[in-house]
Amino acid sequence: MVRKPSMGRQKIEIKKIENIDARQVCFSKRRAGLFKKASELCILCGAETSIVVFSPAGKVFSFGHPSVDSVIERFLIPTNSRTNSLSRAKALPDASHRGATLRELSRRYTELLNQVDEEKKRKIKLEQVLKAATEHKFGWEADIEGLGLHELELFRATLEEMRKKVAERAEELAIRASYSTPFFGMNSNSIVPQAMTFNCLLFKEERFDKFVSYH
Amino acid sequence: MVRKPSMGRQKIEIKKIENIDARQVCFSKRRAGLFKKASELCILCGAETSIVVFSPAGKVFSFGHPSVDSVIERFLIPTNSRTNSLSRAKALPDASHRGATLRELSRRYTELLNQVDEEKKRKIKLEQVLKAATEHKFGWEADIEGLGLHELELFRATLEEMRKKVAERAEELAIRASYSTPFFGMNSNSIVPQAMTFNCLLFKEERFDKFVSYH
DNA sequence: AGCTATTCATAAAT
DNA sequence: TATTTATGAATAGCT
Repeated sequence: MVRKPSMGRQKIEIKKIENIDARQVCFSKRRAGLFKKASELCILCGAETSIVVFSPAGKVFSFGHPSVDSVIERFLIPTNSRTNSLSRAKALPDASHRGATLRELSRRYTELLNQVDEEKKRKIKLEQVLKAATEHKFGWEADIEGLGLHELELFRATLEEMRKKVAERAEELAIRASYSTPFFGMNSNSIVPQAMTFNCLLFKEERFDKFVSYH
Repeated sequence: MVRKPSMGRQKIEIKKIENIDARQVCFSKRRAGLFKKASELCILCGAETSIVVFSPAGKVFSFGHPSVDSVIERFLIPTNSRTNSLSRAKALPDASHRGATLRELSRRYTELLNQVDEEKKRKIKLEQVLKAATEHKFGWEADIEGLGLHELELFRATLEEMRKKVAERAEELAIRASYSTPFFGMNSNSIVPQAMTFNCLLFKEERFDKFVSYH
């Protein structure tokens, strides 16, 4: 039988193929071609590539080197995003963050949110305790921003007084310590009880942080 | 002058190109070719495609139709109505952030971690002061009898900081009173993944540039 | 899924 | 990095 010669590849306009079957065939062929090109790019150039394709029917196909997830993750979570970590960086969850999958990330985010919620409750409780412990108008929770000059002067005087008390107490203790007398149940190396630990955003909106700066 | 005719395209083995320059050139060309193929696939077949490529130098290039994020999201967070890859992730567990895009989720997560980083520094000092304050319930007429040397030292440092803040606040008030200048404190550090701009002029088809992501 | 004529992509040179 | 050229590779239309 004499074979009818093929028309060969014809030039086509790049616009949506309306014929369903033709479109499906084209999709399969070109998707394969695309993935092959991607693979060659990775091998030839040492690139990392991730491709996700949804067919018109909604089926998903993916290519990834070294893996789809790792590349997407690197894309969404750049490793240089955390800037002001000092020497503590090592102990912080940065490393685990970097290696996490996005699904993990989502889980951890929720976890972190819950944690923050708990700490905020704790903070509120603490504030109440401190407030109760405060006899004067200018307590621990005093909002300096709202004070006028006159009140500030009073506040300052009070602080100065407290500072002296503290200094006296410290000196007293220092003397006692020189006699090797253990004082009370407290010592400077004691671990803070679990119930009193603070974490995360506890002090984010905490007014205390107006009073302390570390730099 | 007699031109030396080009050798034309030569067959190459698909293995890593060791020459740095040649590899870079190849990467640029093939990346462009890959994106063009992807755009044609999208237009011809009505597909949705996302490509993320990291060059060997670590620069990131992306292509997406309708957008990189939308496709990645659809890939990672299949909804119940869509039955995709079986092993894909379940929907985000928490309704409070289910609507957020992954990029936004990632950004917020990183932000939370950064805040944790900052707050932990404070925590170390504050938790001890607060512990003392709470357990011994001192207000401004503080009962510091029960404090140890270490706690006293922290307390004193805190008081000192407070005193400074008060002084600063007083000074600020004084200045403001004379100039009536409102004070604004602004601190924004947005964290966004860096991405390379893709040169869409490489392509003749004007439609193509619609699908290239710019960051 | 195969086949082939043809268009397209690109390695090498400039 | 951009352009040119000759050739290898991808694929449209058919079966």
